[in-house]
Amino acid sequence: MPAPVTAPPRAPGRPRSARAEQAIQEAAIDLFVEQGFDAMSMEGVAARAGVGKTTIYRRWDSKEDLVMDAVGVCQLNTVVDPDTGSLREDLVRVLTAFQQTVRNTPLGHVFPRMVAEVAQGSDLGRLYASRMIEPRRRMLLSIVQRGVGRGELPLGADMELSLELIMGPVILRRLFGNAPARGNIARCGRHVDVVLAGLRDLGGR
Amino acid sequence: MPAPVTAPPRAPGRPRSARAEQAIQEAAIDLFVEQGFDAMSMEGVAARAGVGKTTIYRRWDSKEDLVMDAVGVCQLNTVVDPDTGSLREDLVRVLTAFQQTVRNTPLGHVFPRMVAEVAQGSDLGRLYASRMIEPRRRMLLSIVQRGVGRGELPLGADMELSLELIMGPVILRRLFGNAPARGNIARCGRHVDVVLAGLRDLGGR
DNA sequence: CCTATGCGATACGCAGCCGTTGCGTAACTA
DNA sequence: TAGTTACGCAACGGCTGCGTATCGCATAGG
Repeated sequence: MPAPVTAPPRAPGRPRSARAEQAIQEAAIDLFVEQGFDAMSMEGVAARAGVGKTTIYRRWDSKEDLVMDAVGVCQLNTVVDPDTGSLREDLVRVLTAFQQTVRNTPLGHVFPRMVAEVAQGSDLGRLYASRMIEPRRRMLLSIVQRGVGRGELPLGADMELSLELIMGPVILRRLFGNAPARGNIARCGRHVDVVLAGLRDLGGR
Repeated sequence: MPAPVTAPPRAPGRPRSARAEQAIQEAAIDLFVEQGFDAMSMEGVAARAGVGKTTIYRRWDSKEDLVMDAVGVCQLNTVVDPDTGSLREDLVRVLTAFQQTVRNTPLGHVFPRMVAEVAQGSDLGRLYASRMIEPRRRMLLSIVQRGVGRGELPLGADMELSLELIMGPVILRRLFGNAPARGNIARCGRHVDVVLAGLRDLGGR
């Protein structure tokens, strides 16, 4: 009889602490968000995680490795296409969700940092663009295309411009807005209405 | 008889080289754009400017002083309100000018870096926001308000949202766009048309 | 008990940068 | 010519951070 499939092929010696691993990743994200890649330090990560530096370097080869991996783990946060059957409803939901995420979660706190990384074209920026921005962009695109298919937007509508009109204002508000999200969610509805009205009037040329 | 007003009250000794001063500021901007504030070094500035470090520290007290001043000097670049009498024409001109500036001038190269600084709330970011963003924001606001005054937009139009719809897409394109400004200028016209149509339809609520 | 591995803590070598100082030279005035 | 100031260069002290090494203890299986 074969050993059970779930049998853990135990290595000898003391096993690595899963708890330490998680604490390190959380500390890394925290410090990256607060200080950025350059300003944060491995000593700081170790201190905040309550861990020796050795324990970090046993798992990751370098600071870059650690941060890339920790940022990657954040992306469990999946994209959900609401697909309500209404273009307006889909867009409002996506925008309010984005607004919420980008304001009140660690994922959102990293956002301005990452914008700079992306614009600069660093490795970290490319990773973030491919795993965070691109999937959301594709989702938004398919939402709008479904709307075109249902006749909610004219056939010739400029997709590029449409996406920019949808996301631009929200991102702008996150980057430069000093107001603390006061009434922003209510504004999403008006925002979507204005964009859709404009695209319906002139989208087909 | 008074001395001529233009008389240079010459100090004794060798005068400071205006050329070195300019070279230093240009090098500082270049390196700030390429590497950011933390990553750039005074040694690097001196090397690129073909100057000794001493010559820099004789004029500025610190790295921060130098960069703040150099960025400040960039702002000779004044904001010009086209004021053509047409809201659409004003907006298109402002957008194309912004597009041009932000793509092809040193002022624009700093932009992504500065976005991060602003979002982070650093001193440099506050300086940039107050001298670069705010004046342009005010100009744009007065353009739109003139349009409302002429009846080109309804009275109840949401100013905040209007400005975001105008600038958001262009800024988004600068930050995340990979396309090299191909046909972007032509797109400004459509962009403005769509926004104005939407605001006319639904701007008053 | 014995061996193997992980753990936190501490110290270290190495490198980079900031801002300063000293030196010999260049520019300019009186 | 004498005096004053700026210049480029090189070296330095102080600091900080990365990544490594070592130590004594903890946790596991045999």
